[in-house]
This record gives sequence, C-alpha cells and structure tokens, in this order.
Amino acid sequence: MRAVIARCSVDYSGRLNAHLAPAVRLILVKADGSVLVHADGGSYKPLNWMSPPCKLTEGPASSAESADGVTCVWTVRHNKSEDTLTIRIHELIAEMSHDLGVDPGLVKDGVEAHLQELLADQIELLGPGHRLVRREYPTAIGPVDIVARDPSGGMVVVEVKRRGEIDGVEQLTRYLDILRRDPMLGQLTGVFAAQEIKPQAKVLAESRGIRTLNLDYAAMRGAEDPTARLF
Amino acid sequence: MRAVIARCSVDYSGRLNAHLAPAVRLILVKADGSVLVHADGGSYKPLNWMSPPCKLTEGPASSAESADGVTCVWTVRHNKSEDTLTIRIHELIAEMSHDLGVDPGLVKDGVEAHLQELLADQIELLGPGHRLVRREYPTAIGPVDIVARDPSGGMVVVEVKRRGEIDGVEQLTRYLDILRRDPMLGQLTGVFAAQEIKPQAKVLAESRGIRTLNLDYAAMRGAEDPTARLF
DNA sequence: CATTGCATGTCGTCG
DNA sequence: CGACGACGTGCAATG
Repeated sequence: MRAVIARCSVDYSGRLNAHLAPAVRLILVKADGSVLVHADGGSYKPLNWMSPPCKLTEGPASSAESADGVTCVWTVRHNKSEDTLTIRIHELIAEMSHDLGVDPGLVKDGVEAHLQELLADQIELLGPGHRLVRREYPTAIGPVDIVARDPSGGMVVVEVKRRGEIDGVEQLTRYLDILRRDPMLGQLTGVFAAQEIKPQAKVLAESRGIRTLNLDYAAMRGAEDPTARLF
Repeated sequence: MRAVIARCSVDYSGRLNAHLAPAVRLILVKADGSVLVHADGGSYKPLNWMSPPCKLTEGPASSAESADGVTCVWTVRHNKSEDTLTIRIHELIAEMSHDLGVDPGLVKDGVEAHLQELLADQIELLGPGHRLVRREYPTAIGPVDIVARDPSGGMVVVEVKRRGEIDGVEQLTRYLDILRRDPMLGQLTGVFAAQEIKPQAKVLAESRGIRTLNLDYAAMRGAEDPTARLF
C-alpha cells in the first residue's frame, strides 16, 4: 500500500470518459496495482479509480505536459479491458508506503438472511396458526424466501426484504404468477415482509392483493435470544 | 485529509454489525470527519467506513483494552443515526496529513443519457420508417425514455439501458400498463433497447410481447460523428 | 425532504 | 466464468 498526496490531474477512459482538473488529492496504490484517487470529501467512493487486475506504469511527462507543469505521468491499465486511468503528477507533496499483508477480512452479522431466518422461526408473525412449510422454496425462476400455510391450509408465499421497495413487490408478483399456474397448490396468498416498506411499494402490493408486513428486527432478535436485548 | 497506517481492529454497529480482527490497515480521515479503513486489496470499497456527517473522537484505551495491546480508541459516530465505528489502534506505524481544499470535481461524459440521445437521432434503428415523437415522454409514473411511431402510425415505447436486466423490463412494463389505460393512444409496442441484454431480461421481455434491441454504442457514435471512428 | 433511477457501482453465490 | 440479487449500496435529479 502506497499513499501519495500530490497535485495532479486525472483522466479515465473506459465505460465512460471522465476528467479531473489539477488539484491536490490523495492517491492510493494498493499491492494488487489498483489505484484510488480521493478528495477531502465525498464518501467512500473515490473521485476516480482503477479496479484490479491492472498494472501501473510510471513514465516521464511529454514536453507539452512539462510545459503545463507535469513532472511525471502514471498510467494504470486494466488487464482485461481497454480501461485506462492517467494521472498526471504536477507536484508530489507527501508519500508513505507500507506492506500491509493479507487482511483477515470482515465478519458480518445481521443482514437479510438473518431476517428470513428469524421470520421462519417466528412464523406466527404472519398471523396466528401459521406454520412453516420451508425456506428457499424452489420455483422455475428462483427460490421463494419463505412458504407457509395459514390456519385454513392455504399456501402463503413470503418475500423478505430489509428495505421493501417496488422491485421486491415485482419479484414476489413473479413468484405468485408462476406458482398460480399450478392448480395443485390451491389458494395462494402473497406476503411482502420488510423492516421498512416504502409507500409506493405498499400501494403496489395492496393493489395486487399482497399483504405487507413490517418486521421489527430488534424485537425479533430479542424474542430469539433474550440476551441480545442487553445490547 | 489524514492518512494513517496502523495495526488496528475495527467494529461497526449500525444497519448491521461487522468486526475486523487486528491487522495492519490504512485509515483515512477526511476533512469532513468521515473515515475509511482500507486493506491492501479489494477494490475501491473500504473494509469499513463512516459516511459524513459524522464526528471522530479519540480516547484512551480502557484497562481491558490496554491489556490486549490497544494504545488508543477512535470512535466515529454518525450525526443523524446510531451508526458507530470503533477503531482500536494497536500500533501506529506511519502517518501523514495535508489540507486538500475543495476539489474542482469530476467531469463525466458518455453514459446512458448519451445512448438515449444517439438512439433518438438514429431512430430508424427501431426499424425502417420509424419516426421520433419525443424523448423523456412524460407519464404519471415518470418519463418514458423515447416514444416513436412505426410506419403504420402505431406508438412505440422505448426503454433505453446500458445493461438490460429484469428491472428495466419491469420498468417498461409499468409504463406500458399506464399508457394502455389511455385508449386514445391506440396500439402500443414496447421496445427494450440496451447495449447488452441479459438472457432472463430477454426472456421476460419477449414473454410480455416486448421487443428487445441490442445497441452498438461504438457504431452509433461512429454514425453520429465520423471522426469518432478514429479513436 | 422523500422518491426515483443510475452506477466505471462492488460483492457474494450459485449454476 | 457468467448471471443474478443484495448492499451499511452511494449519488444526483426531481417533485
């Protein structure tokens, strides 16, 4: 990992063309050759970058570039496409470098899979007397998150999302369309379950006879593991 | 902008919980207080981060933390949510800092808007005798990318994407549904046009009677501006 | 301010 | 390796 603060201009050519006028920026060069150009704002996304696998070559400035105050030119080329990032260094201000080694990696906990798991375990959140049929119920167009039966024996088809938006309703609708082609399955009810359901998604779901269900992640986790309440 | 190379462990708590075991990493602290933790690989996405607006406070290690070799603790708290990033510094290896000032910003050129523009100008790519009605044709649920008329006077509704996936077909379907409620518009044809159309999107589109059209960006740009062929 | 649709999205998983 | 869906998606344009 090499971190450089430099006055530079940057050009990217690939899926689009992009240009950065000369200014002071932080340039990161990772061990795999990938490069990030960061400004002192924005969020985690760099102004410009090149993803691995790629190769950085440093070269001298042309006479025209030298006349513009460019001292050297870094060219980063992607190995498998025509994508090119050109960094023209006007002034090198500070630099540091260190071998970081391989990172042990991120441990995550608490995403959509967990919501699905919790709802499967607490299936009566769908309504009293509901019983789980199975999670990841397979269909021709992909697995349905949860299938259950209501007290009258009707099949309940559940799509679980962290954030419920229109896309999720469309996805559930496709599952319902497919499953309704099989008359053996009888009456089907769709349930769109999410921590947060956007108004438009709610309206669309209801207009299609799909129930919406707000999931309270903290409460569900608490019900599952009482010690979790302590956090 | 402050860049620090340090052996550290990191914990994030917010929409999910995530943990990074102790290792040497690069920590960036931007002028707005936002923080990025980068490893020597991955792409531009940090292992962990905190987006602005947020506030970084440095504190001493607790006695328990000191026993684990922690020398100090950085806590980054988001201003508007409960999101917290905790960085435990085990060893500070290198550091540099510089005021970058405000960046002049990125100039982009050549995205989906351009594809739409090119197709509008070369509307006969839809088929011989087609004529442009208008771009960004307004509907109650948002603007249709392009509306045209086929030789028989029928209305052609076009959704343009760079990469054609299921979402885009759903979007076009919603436009067609809305527009078909107006009998004044007569017969409607849907066209899903993209540089690259995914198989599932193609199947879904065709099952709904929507034509798919592959766009050759390079050729379209060449037809528009013959000098572009030289690049 | 909330919603929508795009992104050089990136990243995992599964066929 | 490609397709597909999730993401702490981020981000800008828009009503």
